[in-house]
Amino acid sequence: MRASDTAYAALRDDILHGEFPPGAAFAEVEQAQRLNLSRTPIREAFARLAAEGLLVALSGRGYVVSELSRQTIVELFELRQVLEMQIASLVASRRDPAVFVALRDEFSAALESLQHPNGHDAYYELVARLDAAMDDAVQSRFLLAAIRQLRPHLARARRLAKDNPERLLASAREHLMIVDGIVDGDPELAAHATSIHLKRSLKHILAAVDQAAPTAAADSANLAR
Amino acid sequence: MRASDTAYAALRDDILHGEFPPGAAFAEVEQAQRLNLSRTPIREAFARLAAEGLLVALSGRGYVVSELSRQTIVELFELRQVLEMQIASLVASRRDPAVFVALRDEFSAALESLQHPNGHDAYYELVARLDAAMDDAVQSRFLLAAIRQLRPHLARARRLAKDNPERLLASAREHLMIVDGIVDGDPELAAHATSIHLKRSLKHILAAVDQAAPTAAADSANLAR
DNA sequence: CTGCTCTTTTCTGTATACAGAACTCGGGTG
DNA sequence: CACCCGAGTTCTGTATACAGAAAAGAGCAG
Repeated sequence: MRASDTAYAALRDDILHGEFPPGAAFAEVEQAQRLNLSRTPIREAFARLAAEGLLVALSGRGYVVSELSRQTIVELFELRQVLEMQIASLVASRRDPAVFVALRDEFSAALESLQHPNGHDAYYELVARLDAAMDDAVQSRFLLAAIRQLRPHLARARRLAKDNPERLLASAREHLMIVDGIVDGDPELAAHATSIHLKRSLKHILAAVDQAAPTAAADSANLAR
Repeated sequence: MRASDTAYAALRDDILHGEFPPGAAFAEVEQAQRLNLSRTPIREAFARLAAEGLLVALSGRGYVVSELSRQTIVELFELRQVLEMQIASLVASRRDPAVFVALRDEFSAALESLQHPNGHDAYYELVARLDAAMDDAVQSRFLLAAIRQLRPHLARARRLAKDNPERLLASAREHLMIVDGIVDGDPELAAHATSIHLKRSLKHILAAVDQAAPTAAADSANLAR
């Protein structure tokens, strides 16, 4: 593995795990010393993270971790919505049925196992495998690249909303609808089920964000009227 | 301007203008000498171009200009379709009417001026201004970033199909429908008009590609049955 | 004549030195 | 007391040196 990859992975994980909160500043020499590398691979890692949008460049004065405001999350989902609908739609027409029949069974089983609170990690892992199976089946490189670029930001957004059992159960039911559409080879069903899932997911995240920041909650309530 | 920006812009333009055809190899030292720079900014430019997908890295052995096959163009539009529909939809609900009323008038006028073959460049410039106005109005950073990343590839695809007057006239009418939807504040109309425009645009490009490569043309004809 | 292996060459990946730009902080001035 | 100017410091941006890996080519063996 190249040193620049190491640096990229380390910095990315640190940002995603919240070690460096939004607004935290990064300097090249500082990180080079921390990770025991020279500035060259650090520079490359910074450039990649900035291209992804996790860092923003302070023209000539280093980088800071990008903000993840309520508005940013809304914009994130304005893109995610159409990407995942298109992916679901294409996967429904291009999938290998066997793969998704198996996944459907697993999601069915998850409806039960989510009763136990320690089944949560297994559920996250199941969702990750569904994503991977869809990535495999979609056969559309640009679409794949676009959703891949979004995922780190989604991971950060997810961290803001601590999932509760009810939400996870609802999420499992929504995923089941998506997989059903894929198994049936029904692009519209898959896309619409995805739309529903993401609208609810966004609502859940925004509710958590608004609870943390009362002012924004009031704004949101006004907008909803 | 930084040297790495210079290198990036120069290499990008050379690729987009077809100076380096798909498959052409790039070495760091070679380009550093050609552009009179050291390897460091060249490296940075290569990394950016590879992230965009214009170059592909040959793990440890330089870069080559990426291919732009028929299949790649189809995949390009599988993403472009949903991005531009979403953008049109959001713009229709967020636009400043005055800006787009003015653009509508210009597209109306273009229907006339496109009769003269030397009005072509002016038309391309008008389309570019519509894009810019929509970029301005969409107010959705991730969506904007996604379409921006696609544009170099679209420029390459467009080069494959030499536009004829009939296609440009049809394109102007299609754009007029999109702008109408935006002016009317009708997201659905704007999105559907965009969908129509892009489907026809893809068809036009693929026809040109297939004419250049007869085998692919036969394949396409078979698929169409 | 073909295929394998070893040598040579050339390239990337990394470290580091150097220069110039931007910020900071202190002193002076209005 | 506030503001401005300038020296100093610290950072990025660029050039370059060096090491290691991969490919190309020559030579030898089958």
